[in-house]
Amino acid sequence: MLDLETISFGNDSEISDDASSTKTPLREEVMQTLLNKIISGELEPGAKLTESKLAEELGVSRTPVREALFYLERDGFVKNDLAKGFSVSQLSAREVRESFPILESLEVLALRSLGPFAAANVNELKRLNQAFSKAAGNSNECIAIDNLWHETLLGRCPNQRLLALIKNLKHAIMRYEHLYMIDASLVAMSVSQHAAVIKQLEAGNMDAAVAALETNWRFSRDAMLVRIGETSY
Amino acid sequence: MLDLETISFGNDSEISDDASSTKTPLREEVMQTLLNKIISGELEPGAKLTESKLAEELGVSRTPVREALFYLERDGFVKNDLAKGFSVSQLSAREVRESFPILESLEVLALRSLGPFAAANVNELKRLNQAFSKAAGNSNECIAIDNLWHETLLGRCPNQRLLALIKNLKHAIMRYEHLYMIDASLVAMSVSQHAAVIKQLEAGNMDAAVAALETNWRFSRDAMLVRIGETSY
DNA sequence: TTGATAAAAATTGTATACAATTCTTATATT
DNA sequence: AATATAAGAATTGTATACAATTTTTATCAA
Repeated sequence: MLDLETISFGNDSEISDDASSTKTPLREEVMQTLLNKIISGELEPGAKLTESKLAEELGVSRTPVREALFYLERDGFVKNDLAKGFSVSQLSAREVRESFPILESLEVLALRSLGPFAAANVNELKRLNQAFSKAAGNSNECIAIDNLWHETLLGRCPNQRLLALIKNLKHAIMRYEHLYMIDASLVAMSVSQHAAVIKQLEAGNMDAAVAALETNWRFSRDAMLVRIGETSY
Repeated sequence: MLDLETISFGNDSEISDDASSTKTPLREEVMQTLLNKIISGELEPGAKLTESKLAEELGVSRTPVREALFYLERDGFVKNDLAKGFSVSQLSAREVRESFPILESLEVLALRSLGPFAAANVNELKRLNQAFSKAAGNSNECIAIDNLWHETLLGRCPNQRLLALIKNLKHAIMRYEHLYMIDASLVAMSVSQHAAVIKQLEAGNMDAAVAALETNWRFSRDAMLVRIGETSY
């Protein structure tokens, strides 16, 4: 049972205040709604985000919209030019070139913190990797499963702050993953790279597992850069 | 009116901002003011931050105060319990134990990105390290110089996003540095560890320079943990 | 047409008002 | 005295109002 977590591509715009969401502030719901629209591409890079328009569209006032936008700014989804307002930040080769090595370093740190005899749930990783392979063709599902695979790999890392940071940075690059996961042959590459990590973990060879994980990150980065180049930015 | 006691522990350098940016929004000034008060300890860990009180104190309305607090929340200086408001987050051994390895990893990544024949400004690093040594006893000055040393070491790293991330995370641990820099013998240790990094950079030995930098981070982390233990949290 | 410029409209920055929730305190009950 | 609880105060969450700034549009001169 795959839980797609924060990734829901439902496109009903109105914020509904059903009983279950009574405890979350509006700013949280607005933030999540906007995040989904940005990640899914409904709000395209460069799009102007006018506070009053969004407020009316979502049926709330400007206040929670502003607070949500400030929050999204922190993770790089939107930018805020003084007195000119918010807009969806552009996809850029530079962001990929800069973000991927950071995430690679942090995931390596998290992986090593699991200790040499990896406590990672190898069976779950294998199961997810199979599902990943089968999902080729459906980029949304691929993205979700790939994220889940990495979360499962590192989930037992005791450094909560590190995991939170990784999650945040991942958010920021999620928009780019479509460019990668749309290509079934690239998905296949990722699947085999994941398998290599699993194999080394099973063998208790942490250094080799780290190297395999690094390979995975570097390959996806390069492939993504090609894609971005193709789509001309 | 706003009293802008700009202690200036490193100022935020925003992209694409012409020099004459005298028009800063109130939220920025409020943010900086609160940040200084938190870092300097005037606002103690655990202190309740009542929006209306702060607003009156600073001579502005609640709006820019709230926006500043949301900003500070993102860097871990304050926390926001739903409907209970903001408070200065507690110093914790856990934060040190979790943050330091992250910063170590990221600085190592940045250092390596300089290339094997380090383009770092060795003379400037030496000069700063001497000043660092002389500043022993003045913890504020030590913190400023230490930060400057690390910034100088990594300043030529081409990964702007990495440098920005490091800067943010450093902000969050700056409050802890007082516990370290107050002890002149610990400052002396840092000075010699810095010297080791410089020496290896001069020799063009990147691996050894990285190892020396890691030593610096691990030593300060351990020393800081002892201090936190002593002051009982 | 092009460019400059000023009025008008739209949008953001900030302040304030009101509603919902939490905290405090006083009172009552055992 | 201790506990429970309800009224009231204080505080946060959200909405709206107004001021400052930017963007658009209209007009005119070259």
